[in-house]
Amino acid sequence: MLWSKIFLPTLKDTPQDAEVISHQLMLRAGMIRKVTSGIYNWLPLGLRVLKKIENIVREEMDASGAQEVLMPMVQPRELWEETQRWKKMGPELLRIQDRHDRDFCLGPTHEEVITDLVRNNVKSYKELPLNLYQIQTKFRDEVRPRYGVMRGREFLMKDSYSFNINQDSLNESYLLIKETYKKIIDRLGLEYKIVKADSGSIGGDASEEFHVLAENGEDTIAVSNSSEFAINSELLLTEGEDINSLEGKPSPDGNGIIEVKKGIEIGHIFQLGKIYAEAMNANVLDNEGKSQTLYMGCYGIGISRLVAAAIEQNHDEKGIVWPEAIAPYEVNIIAIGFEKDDKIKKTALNLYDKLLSMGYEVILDDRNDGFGKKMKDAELIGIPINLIIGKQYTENNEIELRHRDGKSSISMVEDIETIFDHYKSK
RNA sequence: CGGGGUAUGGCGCAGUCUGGUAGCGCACUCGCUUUGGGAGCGAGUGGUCGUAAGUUCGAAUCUUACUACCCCGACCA
Repeated sequence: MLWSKIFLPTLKDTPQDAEVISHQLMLRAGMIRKVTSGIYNWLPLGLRVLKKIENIVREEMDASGAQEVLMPMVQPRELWEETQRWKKMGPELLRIQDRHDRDFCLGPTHEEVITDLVRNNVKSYKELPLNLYQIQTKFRDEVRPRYGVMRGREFLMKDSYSFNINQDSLNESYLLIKETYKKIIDRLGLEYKIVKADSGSIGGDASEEFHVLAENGEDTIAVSNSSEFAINSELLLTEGEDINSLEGKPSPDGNGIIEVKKGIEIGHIFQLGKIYAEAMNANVLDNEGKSQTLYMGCYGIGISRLVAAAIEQNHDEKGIVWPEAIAPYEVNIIAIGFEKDDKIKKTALNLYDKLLSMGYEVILDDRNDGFGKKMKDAELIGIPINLIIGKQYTENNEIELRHRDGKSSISMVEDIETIFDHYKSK
């Protein structure tokens, strides 16, 4: 992609209505623009990141044996009456009417729809366990949307639902998803903790949250500094303890010391048990021909929230520092004097084509601007590798290879291909 | 929903107290010169000052109502 062609409106000044760093940087880096409170446009650069995360999630979900479906955003009132949630849910459930005055809602989650689908189409224990997922836009009319896409009203989420014949099978599905989530967040390159959680209004039995650690996190969690132990403050509150009083104490699991940290909840897994299946009469026949109520689990990952969380965890004073796996582009070629210097133009285009053909995602800064502006923008949008073709090239055939995280080296132009061959192979 | 704040060109702001018909920086357009840390000169484009009503000869400025947005709290991927 040529920088002169891409729709990438970067901002020098921080918009006044953005408070947290990820929101500021997403606006400044031209990733998103607000449409109205809690609802955003995704611009090309932001969308690339969103899609990368989405694809990693999809790949790992598929690898776990889950199958992708797509359910409607608009859902009929009748299904929500079956579980009593039409009444129980507050105004965060956005209700609308069609031309016949029939009631609908915009789906904040899909237990009702998926349970309806499964009860109508799955009749035997032989078809279980079944794990279905979708990646879809959700709408929750949040009391107070804030922090950009971190807590939007409209957001992209991967939600999945497992259907099991009994509790043991549910346990297995739950653990499988938990392992899948670990793989996903590891691949994204983010630091996280798994936290025992209150299962909240959705109800059910076991429940754990996945938190990306970040200073601006909305949740306070207590974690061990040398084991997997972690607990959410909400859970402690029900036991009447102040989470900050745990700081420095030995971890209850006997490993390490408790540290109190801030986290962003980007995933949540629940064992729902039989509550939804019972309410909606979702049964299958077991191996003795007897009707059994299904056991269910539900598992969410906030995809759009992950974009913001990744930035909260990976930025510096200059801008975003993308983890390689989710960077919108892998390489940024900065050509100084692109229009004026034929040697630079030729080499930049040549390198651009070469890297593209090697399979790299490349953006070429061919704009008619000076070094300062191009570097500032490059640092802002946080592409992992910047190749600088400028004076040093004109004079000595040298190209600077500058990593966004600080490292920098000088190479001769003819060595670039070898260097990138090496990257690709590792 | 309770408390606080903001609203003037795409972004950041001044002007409001003390009414006189809108200004600065950045961005954008054209030309020339520039190109290793957000370039220079010259010439331009763009705003009925959130909306409505009122006071006044005259309102961005005063009055009233409304709306939107942001922040803090109670809910959540």
